[in-house]
Amino acid sequence: MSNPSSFEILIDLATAILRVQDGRLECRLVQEAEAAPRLPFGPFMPESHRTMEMGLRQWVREQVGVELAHVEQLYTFADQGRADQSRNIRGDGAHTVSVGYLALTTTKAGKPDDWGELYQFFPWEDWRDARPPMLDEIIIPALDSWLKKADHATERVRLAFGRDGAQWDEEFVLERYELLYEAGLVGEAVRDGRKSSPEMTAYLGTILQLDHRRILATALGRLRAKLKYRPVLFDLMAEEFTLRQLQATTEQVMGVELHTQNFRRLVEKSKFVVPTGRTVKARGRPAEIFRFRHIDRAVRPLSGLRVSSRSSGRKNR
Amino acid sequence: MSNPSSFEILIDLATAILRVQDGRLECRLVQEAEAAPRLPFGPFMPESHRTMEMGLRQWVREQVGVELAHVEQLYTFADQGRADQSRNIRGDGAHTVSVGYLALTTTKAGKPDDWGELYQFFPWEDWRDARPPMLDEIIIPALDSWLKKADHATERVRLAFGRDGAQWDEEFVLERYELLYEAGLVGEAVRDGRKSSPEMTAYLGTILQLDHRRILATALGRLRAKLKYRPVLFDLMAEEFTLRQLQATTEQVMGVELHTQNFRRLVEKSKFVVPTGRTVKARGRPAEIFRFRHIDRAVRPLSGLRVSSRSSGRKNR
DNA sequence: ACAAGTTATGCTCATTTTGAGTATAAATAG
DNA sequence: CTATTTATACTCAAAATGAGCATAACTTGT
Repeated sequence: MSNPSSFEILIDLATAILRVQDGRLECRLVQEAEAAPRLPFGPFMPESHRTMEMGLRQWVREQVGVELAHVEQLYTFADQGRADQSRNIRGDGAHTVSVGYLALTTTKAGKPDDWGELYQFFPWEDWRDARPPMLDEIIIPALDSWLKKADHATERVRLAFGRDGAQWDEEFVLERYELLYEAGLVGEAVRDGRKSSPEMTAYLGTILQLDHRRILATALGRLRAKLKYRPVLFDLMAEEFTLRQLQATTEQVMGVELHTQNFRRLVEKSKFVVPTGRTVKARGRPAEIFRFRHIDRAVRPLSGLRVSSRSSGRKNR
Repeated sequence: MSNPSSFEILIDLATAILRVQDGRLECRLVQEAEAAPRLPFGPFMPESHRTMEMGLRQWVREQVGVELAHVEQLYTFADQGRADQSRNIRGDGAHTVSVGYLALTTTKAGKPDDWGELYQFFPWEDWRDARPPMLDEIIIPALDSWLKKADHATERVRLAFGRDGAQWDEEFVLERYELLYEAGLVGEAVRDGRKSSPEMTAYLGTILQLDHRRILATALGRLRAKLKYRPVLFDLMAEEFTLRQLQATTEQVMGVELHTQNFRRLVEKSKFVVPTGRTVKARGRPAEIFRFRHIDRAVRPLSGLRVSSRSSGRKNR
């Protein structure tokens, strides 16, 4: 069945490296003159990379030099006609497939420009303060007028954007980005030669090179999902932390505010953290310092944090 | 950063097609003379396949002609030195990367040999009757003697096989298969030129070509995980079914027996099914016939079935 | 026709988990 | 020394879960 006709394939390995710094979820970027920012990436070279993960680690080391904690493969994208034809084709006309990875780190190093706030790429995903007004003011109307021309996506829009009784699911980051791309509401769509939405004056969110924003969307969605069933949070935390810091990190990732007392109860019950006995002092009552329980993962091996949002009035104000 | 040195890459698309027939979880196989069974697969040809999914659909159509319901990309494997060197290298020495897919179907067609019982490949994953005796009689001892020589994997074994207080997690199908491969307990390890475990006389489970059993393990693990939060079950069911059939399908996939009354309560509450009013008659009291609720997905858009196992004494007898 | 066996379905009940507060403790800032 | 801030403790009702017992509605064997 292997039919080796003559085509060439190049595999790009791109990594979304995330951290939380000063209560902000950030992504490691590479800034190049005259171009949009991009993720660290490079080709998979089977001659020198025994696995793709080793390849990506090489590119990360060479391009941004960040120490990676958790690393996880996300998805392999191969649609033709997507993603910045000016950059992803070798001189010889190879087809490019890109494999996206998610990496977490706790590093604090890096110049200010090296790390970009994550929600600049997906402003509609940040519901911490309230449901983002841009949803009702810009996105929904624009999608509606798009659906008028092409209604094949009505159900997908309903599910992804939580319309007509459907719930907003914070994990559907990629689905939402894909729809915005298809509807011509993000900069990449125009760059890739799609017709843009006629009423758009400014496109939504910060553009990235190639399909890197798609990979970033996949990363955020996966991370949000994973948080609920694996203790991956701790790969974003320093060795020692207060419960409020842990909560702030969770809120950053989930894009939602949580009920403090219940979050605390959940974490303490999970047995993932142990108090150090010391406290940290700041504004109000000093908070106790905790650390991740390295020993004795046995008790509750890998269950995650079931995160429940705080449904205060502010949410939909 | 794209450094087009001279290497060639071939991408294989392989699909694990699953169905439940007569209360058995089955996988679509291709039998070839003189060779181990394999999954339907073929190369990704970017000239003619606009996306990888279209490529895989072509190979599935040509090789096995099965109608696919749900299709989902699983993982992209690229380790050198794995998977059957006799088959995955083109004459010109290209490196092969394989992208695995999971597909679900409700078809009943096919000759007996076309579909193989899934658990023949992973007999240690089927806990429906009881904890499989082979675990304590063969696998654990063999892993122990392997760990004696190479203890770097002790923690992985503990987590994957639920030892020393860790819980058996039915989603860790891939992790378990990988460890058995590394320990030389499955046929593929020997085929790929690894040293086999000295005490093994018969290798565990049925061997497949290439890395197809690894893909199948990924498929089962993903399906088990997905069942808990997305209503993917219905892509394995006929249009109409009784609740017992639905439960049997769940049990097949999860490899565990469930508490019938609680399963029923769960399903009814989920609003995914509607009674037809008709009944089916068999041995005892006739069962009501249900169907999947196509309309009104709104109510509870995509939550899944939280499956809870029946912890009767039989489990560990 | 009737008893025994089988399968489906209904219902109860104790426990645990969740969601949403109220109350109190221990600091700092002015 | 009072107001403000943050952390932590505790309560309470509602919902979800795990485990059984009970009953209904059939078929099968005699």
